[in-house]
Amino acid sequence: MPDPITGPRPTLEAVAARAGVSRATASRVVNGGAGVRAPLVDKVRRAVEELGYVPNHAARTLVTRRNGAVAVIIAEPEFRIFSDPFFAQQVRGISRELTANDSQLVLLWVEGRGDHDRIARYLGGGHVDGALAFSVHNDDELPALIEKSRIPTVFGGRPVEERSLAAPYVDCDNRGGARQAVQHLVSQGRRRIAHIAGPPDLTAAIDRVDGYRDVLIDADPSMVCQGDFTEKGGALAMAELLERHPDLDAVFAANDLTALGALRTLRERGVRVPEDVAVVGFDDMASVVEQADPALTTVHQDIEGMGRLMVKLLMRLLDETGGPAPASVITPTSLIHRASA
Amino acid sequence: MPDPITGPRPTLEAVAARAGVSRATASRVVNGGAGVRAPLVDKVRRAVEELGYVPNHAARTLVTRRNGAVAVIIAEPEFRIFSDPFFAQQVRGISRELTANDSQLVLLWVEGRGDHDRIARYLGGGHVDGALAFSVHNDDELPALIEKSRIPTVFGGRPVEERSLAAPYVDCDNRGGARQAVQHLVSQGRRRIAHIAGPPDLTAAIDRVDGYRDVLIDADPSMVCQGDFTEKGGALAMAELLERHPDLDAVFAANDLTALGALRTLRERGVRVPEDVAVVGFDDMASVVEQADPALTTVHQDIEGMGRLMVKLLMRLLDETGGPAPASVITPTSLIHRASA
DNA sequence: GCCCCTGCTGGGAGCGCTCTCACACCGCCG
DNA sequence: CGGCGGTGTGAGAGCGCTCCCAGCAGGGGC
Repeated sequence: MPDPITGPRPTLEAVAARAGVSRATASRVVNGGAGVRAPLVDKVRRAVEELGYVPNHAARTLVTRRNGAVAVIIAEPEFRIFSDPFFAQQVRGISRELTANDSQLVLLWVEGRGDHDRIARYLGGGHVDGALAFSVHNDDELPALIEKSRIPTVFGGRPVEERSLAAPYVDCDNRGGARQAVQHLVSQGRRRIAHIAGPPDLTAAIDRVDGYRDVLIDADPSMVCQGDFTEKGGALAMAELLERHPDLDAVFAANDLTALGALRTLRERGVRVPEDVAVVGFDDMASVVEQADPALTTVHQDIEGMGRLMVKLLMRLLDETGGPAPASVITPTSLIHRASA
Repeated sequence: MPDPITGPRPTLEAVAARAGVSRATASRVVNGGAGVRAPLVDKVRRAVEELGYVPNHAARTLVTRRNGAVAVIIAEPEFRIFSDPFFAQQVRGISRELTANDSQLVLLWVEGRGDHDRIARYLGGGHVDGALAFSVHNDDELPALIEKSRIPTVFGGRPVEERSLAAPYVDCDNRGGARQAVQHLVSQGRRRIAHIAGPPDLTAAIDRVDGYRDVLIDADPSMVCQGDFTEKGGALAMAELLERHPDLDAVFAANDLTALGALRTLRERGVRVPEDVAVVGFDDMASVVEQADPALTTVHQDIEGMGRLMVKLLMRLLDETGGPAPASVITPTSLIHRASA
């Protein structure tokens, strides 16, 4: 009774032989068992169990042309990746949803322009069924590169120019969220509301400034100060704003880290929050918010959910069974009321 | 003149036909061209260029049994991933080194115990040539699971129990680094040196406590306070220590974030750094250190280099051409002198 | 001038799987 | 009782590649 538990991995052939059926039938069972009679299904299942059979992925890919793998493309210039939990959280959502779809996550870390060739080759090489890319920088050629490779792609974050035929994207309602934040401040009677913006080459930052302006149509331009989505940047911008407008009574920070920096500066200057100046952030990033003192009022977005959504869109894109191409999705935001405003 | 630039991807067969050679020769050229005469090499290269040929990875894997892919296993319980740039930086090193070795990075995010089955199946399924795992938690069954799957693996961070036959690991000299830090404080004349430790189930944290004790053999146990590698934990622990020992004159924090929290508490209490209390951190994490005020003296470790090293060890492990199995590596640390101590 | 050896090249098998077809079998209706 | 449709099953052809091995030059030694 040969029972090769160890040694070379068993093939479908071996399973079929042990179950006393043909390779075709064994294959059918392994792939769901539709159209095979129960007793045979059982026999094959048992053989699979006993031999510890695991399908050879390469062989399957060779004939089906499906990889069961999706590339996640992260562009290096984003130094944020290191300091911003945003990506980690989104990747986590992506990972979860991919697992639910029996797909693997291949991480493609782009090391700047010089690396584009490699990426293009990889994407063109049919290693993955699709790609998820984060394209938020204005000057990035990456989207064009990806589009040219003709691989189904979903973007995270609104690309700068929305081409009509471009791949769909998932983003939160940055502009609407910003409006919520500022309106909240207004409703609290704040009248001199400043804004610490994010990097001007990120659409998220641009949209948030736009939302701010939507509410405060004729705000003094000097009430907006440039930050860079970091705590330090927020602290510096806050100092600058206090210099320009010692009488300001509220600040809308472009993200939570920036808000954290602003809070620090305010604390150092002995400005009370929220009594003297109210502060609102954006992102509702748990690991950041919990450090804030006082507790930070901020705009919440479902980051992990956005990651999952990206995968869902991609899966629909990959689904051959017709249906309209999925459209981009803007996810809603909500204001989380805490102590700072 | 048929020139299918678009349409189905060209095969080796097509390249061979266009170059007027056999498939075997074309294959040889594609794989380096050893043993093929120059004129033929040129012809094939040109055909590859013209047709835009890219080898089919699945077909290649099917016969060579090499995937050109490595799994990076990250265990979910580590909440740190979200707040600690450590992993991102290490993964970056891994990514770079893998690229240099023409391998892909498949991210395996383990979602707790219930997920172990999936991981085992994946690792056993021959999708990847090897694995890189981060095993730093005491209670993690993951190492056992991975070991059982018999896939070549290198660990990041010293596992709790060093089995003689276990996979190699890469870690920095946590204990030695801690010694350096404490010795530095001693050499500056500090006499009442406290320690804010990390989570007790992380070997890195344990080793750092041990290093502290190596230097201060008969330190009062109450001079060591539990932290959790976060800024908040550091701030709380610092407050606790000041309560217990108002006369302490130095603190060695188990990592930079902890040190940041300690600095915050000290500043709030009006304690001058380094005049009254000297502070030393661990990690030299750029994004953390730059926020520190005063600039943080800390123990430097080459995180990205460690990631690269993990890949190098794995590659040697995968290298069939004999040679001794690579041993674990402990990378050196160095004290970076700044203002806080 | 012959033979052997070295160095390239091509033919062909086969990696493990899926999927199309042809065929066998059963039950049912006429 | 014969024919017909439906359902299951198996044989076999590839998917695109690598690699073994046979074969065929060409050059040098005797």
